[in-house]
Amino acid sequence: MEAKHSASMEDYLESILMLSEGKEAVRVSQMSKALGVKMPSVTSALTKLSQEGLVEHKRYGLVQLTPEGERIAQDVFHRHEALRHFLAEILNIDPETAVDDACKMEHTISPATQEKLAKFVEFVSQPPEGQPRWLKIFHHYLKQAKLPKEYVTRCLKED
Amino acid sequence: MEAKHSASMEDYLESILMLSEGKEAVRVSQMSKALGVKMPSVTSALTKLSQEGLVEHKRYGLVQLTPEGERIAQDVFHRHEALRHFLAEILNIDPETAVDDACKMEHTISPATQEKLAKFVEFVSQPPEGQPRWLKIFHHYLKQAKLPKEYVTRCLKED
DNA sequence: ATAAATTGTTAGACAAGACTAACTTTATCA
DNA sequence: TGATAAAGTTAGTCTTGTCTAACAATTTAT
Repeated sequence: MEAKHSASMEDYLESILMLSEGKEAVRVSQMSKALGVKMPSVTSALTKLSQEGLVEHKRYGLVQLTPEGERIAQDVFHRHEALRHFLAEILNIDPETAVDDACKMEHTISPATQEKLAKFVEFVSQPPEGQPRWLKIFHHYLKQAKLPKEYVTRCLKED
Repeated sequence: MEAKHSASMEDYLESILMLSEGKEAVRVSQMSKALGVKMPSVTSALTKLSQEGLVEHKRYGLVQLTPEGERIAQDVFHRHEALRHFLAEILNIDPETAVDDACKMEHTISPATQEKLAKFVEFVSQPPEGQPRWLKIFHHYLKQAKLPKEYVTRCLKED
């Protein structure tokens, strides 16, 4: 039941989802621009996805996800977001690189990893206000390559 | 100067590095088995890598990395290890899945991400003995989906 | 309402990377 | 030492996914 789809096909599905936010209509030209591929590549992908029942698309017409296609697109997007949040908020990677990396990694991450990554982000955002203390210390460590002395002594005491 | 290599070619290089641990010789058949591809695929890859000056290989002979090839293989391996450690030791993913995921992700991770991931692992292993307290709490959270009350109150106090 | 511009499709080429089948070289061993 | 097995290569096919060039439909604007 769960056919695996290529990174490329996942990208096409995801882009339809992204482009149809708000709007009812998605055009081949929009997808072409968004994905950085030429229109014939989009047409060809849509033909394939259409045969697999993942998109609705008639010649010269609009593009739409089927329920199954949307399910898959959402799944890709969730992987993307789990990664992006982790990279940006925890590893402190600049937002643009975080998005780029997430776009590449979103196709290879396993369900187990996705789930735990999401929980990790959740865990980090859980505390009442702002970032937990240890994360601030880590971000300091990223810049200084050494730990504040107080952290070390505190660990000695508590761990 | 820095030609980018495909995931596939990176895998061939990495496998040579792994298989030559200790041994002086790497055989086509070993690579074939290690990578799960047939021998003609290995031969074909070696021809390409040979032309790029990344491996030493004469017909029916042994396979060896050139200095440049080794540099690249090491780089791939470091990405692999940064990911594997993070997945296994921080996200608490089972070792086998961690390796599988690392193998897939190692080809798409950016230098910035690799570096920060490695620092994160380093940061976590830094404290004198064992895992930091917050990591233990996170691992507990993974199982329970809720935080121990003491963690919350402590955060309120300290953050 | 029709000419021009835009959008989309078709057809065909190409590159990467895998495979099978057939052949060649090297190694083994009786 | 020569027969056979194992290892490696070559040639050719296939799939995926991209592209360009040429054509067709649709939209826009005069």
